[in-house]
Amino acid sequence: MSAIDCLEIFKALSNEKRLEILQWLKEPHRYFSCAEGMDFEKYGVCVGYIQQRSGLTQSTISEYLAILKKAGLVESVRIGQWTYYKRNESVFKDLSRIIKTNI
Amino acid sequence: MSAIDCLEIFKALSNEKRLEILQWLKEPHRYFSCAEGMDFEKYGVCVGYIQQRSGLTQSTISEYLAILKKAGLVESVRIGQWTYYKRNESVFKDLSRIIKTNI
DNA sequence: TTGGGATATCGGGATAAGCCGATATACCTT
DNA sequence: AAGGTATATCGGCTTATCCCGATATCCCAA
Repeated sequence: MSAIDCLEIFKALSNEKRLEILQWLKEPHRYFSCAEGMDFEKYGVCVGYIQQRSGLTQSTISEYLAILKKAGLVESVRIGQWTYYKRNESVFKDLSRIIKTNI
Repeated sequence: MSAIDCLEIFKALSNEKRLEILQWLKEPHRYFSCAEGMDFEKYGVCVGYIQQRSGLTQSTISEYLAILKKAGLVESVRIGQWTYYKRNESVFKDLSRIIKTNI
């Protein structure tokens, strides 16, 4: 059920901007300090903030977040008009272990 | 100096056949049993064996091995007319650790 | 020193990824 | 209901990757 698809994950990680996004989501308060007082831990960061910081267009970022989500690296929740994305840390742990033992 | 380039590694890992090759090189005696008595541990496996098992052309395999090598995932040694490739396990360990702590 | 075998490199056609603008959808406010 | 805001999807252009056949290089044996 939760078997991770390494090939899809590696493809998702094969893009500089997507790697950056994952860094940002790792430390939201550091990279989105503009949004003082946001509770990033709970739901993550909304698409708009990520898009602003990226310098890419809204459509591209939306697509990139979908790629990361499809690979399982992030999860999202919609609240009102906003969609919040945050990392799925367990998948990173699984990937780390699989690389050490199975790749 | 030995800082690994994650983006290049992920790109190298973003191909099904290249992932297979890495599996084969992990257990040469299992996957290249045709070559009884070979000392795979020392130098690795020669390109010809890998090519035969892959079903791809010689040029493609040569290119794929070059991609894996450029990413640091394998190393090679030329002996006579043969080039032997084997895994660079330390890079896999590094990658595993980096994914756990830095990605 | 020439011929043959192993591997690397080159050129190219097919397919996928990068990234955009335009448009659609979904939700919120008034 | 209508307009505004946030996000997703679509169509398309550009660039990179996949994978091949042809050719070059490098090494060995006769």
